[in-house]
Amino acid sequence: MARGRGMSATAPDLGGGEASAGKEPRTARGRRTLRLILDAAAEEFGAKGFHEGSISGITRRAGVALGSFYTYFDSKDDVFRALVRDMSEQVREHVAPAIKGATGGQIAAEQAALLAFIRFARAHKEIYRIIDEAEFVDPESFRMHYATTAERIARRLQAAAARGEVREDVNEIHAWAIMGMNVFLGLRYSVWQEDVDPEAIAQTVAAMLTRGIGTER
Amino acid sequence: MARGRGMSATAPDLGGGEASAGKEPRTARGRRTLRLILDAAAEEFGAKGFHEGSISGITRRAGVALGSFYTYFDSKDDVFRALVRDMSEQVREHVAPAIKGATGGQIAAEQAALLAFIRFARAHKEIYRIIDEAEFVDPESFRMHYATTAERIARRLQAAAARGEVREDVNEIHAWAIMGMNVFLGLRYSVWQEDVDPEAIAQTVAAMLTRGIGTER
DNA sequence: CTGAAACCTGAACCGGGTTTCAACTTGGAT
DNA sequence: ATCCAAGTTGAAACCCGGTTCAGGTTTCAG
Repeated sequence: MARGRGMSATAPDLGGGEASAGKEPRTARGRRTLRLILDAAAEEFGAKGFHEGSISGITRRAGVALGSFYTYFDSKDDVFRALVRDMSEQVREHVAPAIKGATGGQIAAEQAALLAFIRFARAHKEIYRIIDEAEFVDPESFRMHYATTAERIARRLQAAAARGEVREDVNEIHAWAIMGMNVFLGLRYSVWQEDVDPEAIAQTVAAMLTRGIGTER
Repeated sequence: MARGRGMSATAPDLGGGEASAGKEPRTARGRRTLRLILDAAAEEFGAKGFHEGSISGITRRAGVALGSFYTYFDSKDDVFRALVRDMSEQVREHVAPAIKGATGGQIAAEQAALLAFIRFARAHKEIYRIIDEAEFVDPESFRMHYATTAERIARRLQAAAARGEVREDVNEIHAWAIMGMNVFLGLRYSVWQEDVDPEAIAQTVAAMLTRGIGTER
């Protein structure tokens, strides 16, 4: 439930980076246990947050002994770090195809991105707790997550400007503004309350991006 | 440095609500000490976050004994709660006059609001750590802060719509979008790096709100 | 002035969670 | 079949900061 991919014991799911350095599993059994722990950690931290969450809570959810945790991670901070990077990547992986698949100019692409993001957030409300809490537990990853996300938005806006799909003067400020909108709309309409149709939200924002909210021609 | 107001021993600075219930100071000395602790708490939590921050850190910064803390607060959570509410209020108090003073339609007012907010955030970077961390330490206040802020934005947009200053269809979604933009722009250009002129940021956003970023007439 | 209430002090208590570790089990390579 | 590296186990050592409290000091109303 917590992670969309790699629940089966197959699929190495990326080279390394999942466990702490020098603690990568060497057998199938080990990989299975690591996966169990990682999924359980997403549940535990998603439900209780980093500080309220406990290692014993993780291992209990995973159905393994307390000590096994330290076979794969050096510390509590370490799993959390692994988790943040993993979630950040998952968001990107989910939204990217929506952007690629969109037709009708860059603003339509941004609309598709927001729609995909809101849907993803509804299915994975933990991402908010985990990524937000990274600001305190793992500032490095937190910064990286938003910096690279804004960077990607800025790049595609500029490419679109070159194609004449948006104004010439789009820049980093616009990118951060759009990212901020998306994050807060996700918080409000995915995590807090799912009381508005995601399509309507994306539509509203797209209209706002297209022509603003001013009344003059 | 941490709080803009009430550094002097004068000025009761609002009725109560600063200390825990039933622990309000009854003498001038008491009020002075409470103020010392509250300011020190803003520093401590702003610098280290809630969990890394410690009561002894607070009392050390305040220059009072550990036990004195409990003369005014029931627990660590309690100071934090007091702080969050206080910061939330401070933001409002700082931005409100900018909005009131703005001339030239609602979008100009929103521009003034963002400008005031970015400036405030530059002078009080702790607000981000403290309000963001409230999501985990004091969800109630966190929710309240953003819910009421969005509510206020929505209300003034709707009033402006009635005056014909913005489109008729402005709603809660627009309010959350604007709030999200502002928060993230503050994070990026106030807390992370002050590398862009606040006026330029507010101007850019105002232009975006006025006519969007689309190219068509 | 004076006494009681308010306030201050910091050592010690205490609980809870992280991390360690030595003994035990499993699995797959030879 | 055998062996040993990889993996598992959970009790207990360890750490650390929140909270308590009994005794001393300051304030201020009467």
